[in-house]
Amino acid sequence: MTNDPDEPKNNISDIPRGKPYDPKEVEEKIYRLWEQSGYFNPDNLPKGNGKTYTILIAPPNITGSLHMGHALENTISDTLIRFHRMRGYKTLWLPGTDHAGIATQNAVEKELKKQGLSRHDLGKEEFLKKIWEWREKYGNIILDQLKKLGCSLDWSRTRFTMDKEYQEAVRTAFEHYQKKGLIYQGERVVNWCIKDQTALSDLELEYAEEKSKLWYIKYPIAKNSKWNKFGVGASEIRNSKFITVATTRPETMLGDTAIAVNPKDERYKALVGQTVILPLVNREIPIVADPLIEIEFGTGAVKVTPAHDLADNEIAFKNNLPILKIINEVGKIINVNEEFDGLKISEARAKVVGKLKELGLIEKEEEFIHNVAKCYRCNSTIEPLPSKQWFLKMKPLAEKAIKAIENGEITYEPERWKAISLDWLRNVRDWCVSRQIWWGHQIPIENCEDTFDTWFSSALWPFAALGWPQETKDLKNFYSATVITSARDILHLWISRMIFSGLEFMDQAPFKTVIIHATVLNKEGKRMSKSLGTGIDPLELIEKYGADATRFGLIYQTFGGQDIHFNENVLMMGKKFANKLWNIARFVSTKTEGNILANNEPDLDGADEESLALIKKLGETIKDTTDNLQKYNFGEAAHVIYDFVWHDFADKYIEHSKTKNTKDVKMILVYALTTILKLLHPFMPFITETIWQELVEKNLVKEKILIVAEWPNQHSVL
RNA sequence: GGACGGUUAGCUCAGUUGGUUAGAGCGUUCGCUUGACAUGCGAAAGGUCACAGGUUCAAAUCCUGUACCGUCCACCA
Repeated sequence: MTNDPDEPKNNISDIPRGKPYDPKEVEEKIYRLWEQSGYFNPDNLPKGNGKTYTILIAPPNITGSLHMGHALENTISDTLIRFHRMRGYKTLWLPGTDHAGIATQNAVEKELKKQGLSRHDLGKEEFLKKIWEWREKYGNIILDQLKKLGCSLDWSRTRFTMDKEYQEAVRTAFEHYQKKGLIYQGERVVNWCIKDQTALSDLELEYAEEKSKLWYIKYPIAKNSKWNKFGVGASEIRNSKFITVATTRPETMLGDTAIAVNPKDERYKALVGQTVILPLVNREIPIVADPLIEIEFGTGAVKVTPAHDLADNEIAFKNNLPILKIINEVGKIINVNEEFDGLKISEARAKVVGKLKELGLIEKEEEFIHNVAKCYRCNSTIEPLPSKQWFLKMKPLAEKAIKAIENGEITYEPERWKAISLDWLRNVRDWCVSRQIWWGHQIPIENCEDTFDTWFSSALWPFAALGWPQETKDLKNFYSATVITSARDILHLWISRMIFSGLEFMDQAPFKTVIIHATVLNKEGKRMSKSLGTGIDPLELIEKYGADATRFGLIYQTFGGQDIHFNENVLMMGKKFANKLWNIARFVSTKTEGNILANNEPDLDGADEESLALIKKLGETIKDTTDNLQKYNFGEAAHVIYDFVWHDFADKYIEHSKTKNTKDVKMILVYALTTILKLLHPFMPFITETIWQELVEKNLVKEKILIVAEWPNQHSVL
């Protein structure tokens, strides 16, 4: 360098540089190489240790596209599958998609709507044909997206939860339950979605806070009133005594069959057993006592509408009250009188409030924030109403699941989800398994038009996907799975139901370990939501940073299910790391070209201090990576390798190697690099395989493909 | 209402059973064509570990309480 100020300073851009690693050039090619190798299919794997290792995928909905949750979940699964494949297990990760009843029906209906058609215009048969067409066209998009992520799924075994064999599984399962007397039909208050025209289970609801009003309504007490069943005029009202109730849904008073108060409530003790006249309809209904009623809330007295409220229904059951259905399946008033019948719920509410006001029976109105149940698919307000549905008795099934979880047959990772699962199973209610939608498995009962809850078929996935009820080889070899990775929001909806189903039909839990992974939140700590536009598309990230960097970035942040505040910086780190590795490989292969026998372990006799230190550290890294992966400490494992590669190998040893040209040093360089590629392969499969293939060409390694190369053993270097 | 998780550098997060000067990546500042890498190399600044008590020779770590953020369960009329 010169100090002459006139001498132009070297500009960085003038310096010839190596081309950075470009994932786009290699990822597709490498994925094809793997597919051609056949090693995604366990039947083609080398003999190995003779053990099998199965992971269950959560079959994505055919309506879906990959989101960050999928990306994390499947990265974790693929990391485990690749790790075990290299360790000599016959690994099976079976792909599939879920028919997703309501979601798919809605998606196709939406498309029809664009042409001004409804599903009723087409009729059931035509409509179902349309859905199948739609499924052919779009149903595999999400699986292709998993390929982009590098997931090593056995595509030859791909299943769909509505394919023929699967329908047989569903039928067999139902008939089994029926034979055991666990199926019954009942007229029960169910969660009814007026838009989708179907019943929903408790788990299919979401609650949203809505601003509403709390109306205080005065009901005249019969004994102390001039009221009678013919109604009253203004003078009678003045002379009456009342009991006041608070409600957010005044229109449901048309279906009231009682007033309830807490038995300990001194204010109302004398009134229990008396009757009131229900205004507007002038029915006489009793005042009953029930401990469910909170003394503090509202007036402490509650109107009881057993047909349209689950809690009220319980009170009615205990007190033998009649159940009067006044709202029908399309959300209109029925069974009241000419004045109200046929009105929509909102119209009825306005009319009831108006008339009560005229009569002077509204004591007051308060602003009130109310938690309203919504359909988890279409977000319409749920209307509880009595309906004939099919139920599965849960108690005997839940008991089996509870036992298996309690005795450790199934473990949870992190462990805290165990208690949460047990809690749900211990308090579970019977499962309403019938739905009134068209797209789904038919309930195999004569003249029954109903379909099954999608989760009924999903619950059978761990064995139905392997061919059950046929006694297939796959079922024998690959049931049950070692691991399932899942988001926590389907812990009960899916995981718990798979557990009791597996125990019931296979006499064995469907998996050993449940990994509940982090929820990927946005930077503000809020849930990513497609509808709110706050989601990040993982495919865009793959495009920008490469699949390896995306995977590594996600895994690098995965510590014990702790939620991830997603930050793109981490992916940049992953991308830089990939580039670093690329350059390390370039350096090593240039330096050692033609000099090294393939795959030889270095001879450490007479090795220098730096070499010994590196080899020692490498041994520790192998051990720590292996241990951490076995304990599902994904983040730690990624950190361990990252630190070794960058700071021990590149910063120290490669720099050291520049001062020495001995054969020993060269052998150690190759040995360390190949070991690193193996350790890193489950995390960053594309770049490691790409480099590996170059080493194969240069005759620096013996094993022809990294995906089934042997996982390094720390003892060989210690 | 019940349960659980979190709070550590400007940002996103590690910190295993309590034990020297609490770490990483990104960002910031300074220097750098160094045998692969400027997506790099070398250095530096930056922390009352949410708060208040307690246990201990010793606390980010264990205990109690408080505050705030978040999740799940229950659905309160």
